[in-house]
Amino acid sequence: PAMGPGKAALIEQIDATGSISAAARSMDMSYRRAWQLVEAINLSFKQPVVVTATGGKRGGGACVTEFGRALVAQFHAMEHKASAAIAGDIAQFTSNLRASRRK
Amino acid sequence: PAMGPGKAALIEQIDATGSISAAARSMDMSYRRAWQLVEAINLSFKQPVVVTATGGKRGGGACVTEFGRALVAQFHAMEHKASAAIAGDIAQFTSNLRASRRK
DNA sequence: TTCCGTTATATTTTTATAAACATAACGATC
DNA sequence: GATCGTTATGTTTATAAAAATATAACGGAA
Repeated sequence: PAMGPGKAALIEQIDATGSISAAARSMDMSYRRAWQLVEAINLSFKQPVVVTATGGKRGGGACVTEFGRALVAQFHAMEHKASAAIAGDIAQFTSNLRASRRK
Repeated sequence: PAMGPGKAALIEQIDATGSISAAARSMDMSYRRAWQLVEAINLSFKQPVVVTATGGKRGGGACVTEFGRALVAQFHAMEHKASAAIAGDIAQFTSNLRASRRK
């Protein structure tokens, strides 16, 4: 899928740190994986979500576009709306689940 | 996860056909996989969702419990509620997606 | 021109998941 | 007790996803 909790968190970390590699480190993720996720994200949407630069004083970096920020905000809004809409059902559903060993 | 669209559909087919193997055939799924899903489902919940019988005139079969039926119904209700709650966002979100080759 | 931290990409290895194949056990019926 | 379609389980193979490893390229700055 084009967006999910993991991708949203990655974008947020890129926004906070200014680079894909720093975001990856902060999430204990390989740079390669983070970069591939960024590529997939950018290919998924009509407009760029993360823009990158190579070389330079600090080696380069990455920025989240305003479009990207809006996208992540909307994703979280959807998470909350969906979660709220079924909170009652989830509570009852969960009460029927067996206590399981290993998450 | 304990429940999802695939598991819900499998339970419904078991209910409709009366056996795991017939349900698997109707879904173009291997019997082994279907059986493993049923096992996982039953282990996930405090009460049985599918009860089975071996041997006998027609070789045996499987039945969905009332609890299982209620579970599937609730799952579909949650699907609809969550979907309705974010339908507007989804429409806008989708409009930002690039037209992609391959599903 | 050498250094640095970053982006970008290729290649290999490992791991996990799914599929495929095979077979045993069950129990009513005949 | 032979037959039948099903449940139940073991074993192997194939496929895909993830991880690990390696290296090139970039472009400011010292």
